Amino acid sequence: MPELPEVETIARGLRAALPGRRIVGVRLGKTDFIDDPAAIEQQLPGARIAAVRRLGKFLLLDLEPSNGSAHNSSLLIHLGMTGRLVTCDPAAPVPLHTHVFFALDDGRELRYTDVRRFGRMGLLQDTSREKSLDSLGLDPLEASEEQFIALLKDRRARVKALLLDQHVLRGIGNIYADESLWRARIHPMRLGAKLTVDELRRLHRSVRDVLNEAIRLRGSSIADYVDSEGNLGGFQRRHRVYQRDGKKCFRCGAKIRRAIVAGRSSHFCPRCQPAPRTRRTQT
DNA sequence: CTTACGGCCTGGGTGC
DNA sequence: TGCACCCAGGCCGTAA
Repeated sequence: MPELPEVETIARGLRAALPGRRIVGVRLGKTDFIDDPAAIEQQLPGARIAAVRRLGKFLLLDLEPSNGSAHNSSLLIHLGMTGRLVTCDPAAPVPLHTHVFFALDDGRELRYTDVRRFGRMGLLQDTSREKSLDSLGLDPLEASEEQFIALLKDRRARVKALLLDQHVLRGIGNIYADESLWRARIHPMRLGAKLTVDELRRLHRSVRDVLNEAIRLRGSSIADYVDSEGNLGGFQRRHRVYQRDGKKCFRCGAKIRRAIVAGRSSHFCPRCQPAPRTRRTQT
């Protein structure tokens, strides 16, 4: 599932391939995941890609229209669970479930493939006033320790839910929430407000370490994720709890457990990450 | 306002 | 071989 490290890896790959390129053709398959398919078909041909940005799990392709200055726009892309954004030779075989083709002026092609179509794509006329974007929380790699602690310390929600909440911190999903909590030795069911300052500091450190290492290894490939050139990531080999239920904890040897927390399957070590006492929910 | 929860979208993988 | 069911992330509506 593309989370911050995977989307960052894709963004870096696209930054090497797209800025300066002009889109010369658009072809769409199924469009039920696209906000306004007609706008994309009409406005993108001729547009020049000026920059590639990442905001949490969103990708933004900043566009300049073909005819002079006018208004700039951005193509907003969210990969959902199974979205892939790959540049390739137009003659390359087309994978099943490929629904968007952008022909580029260097003879290459940018394709969007998405088995589940949980992803989203849309054209923003004014990025700065996009409500879905300005309600996003801080980037976890940019937040200072003080900012990070302030975000969590007065919240009564479970820390797992807070880490997953894109309005608190942007970009963390299920894999990196579980991996970060394991590293910080914090149970996912703990409440934000009940965490000690020391635990909050550890969590801040762990989130940053996990995300940075995952970016270094080009993301986690579990099922669908590939980078912008179609290559697998490597961080799945470093997972300590995610999808390791029943296996031994790398730190203490206890059996990793899986439980639903905040509506998401959560993986943790019941010994290294002690459950909160006050809740009757057992672990 | 904050939090919890269920449902919805889709289709590959799994287990019977 | 078939087929029902689970599950994933984000979002939304509802209720407390």
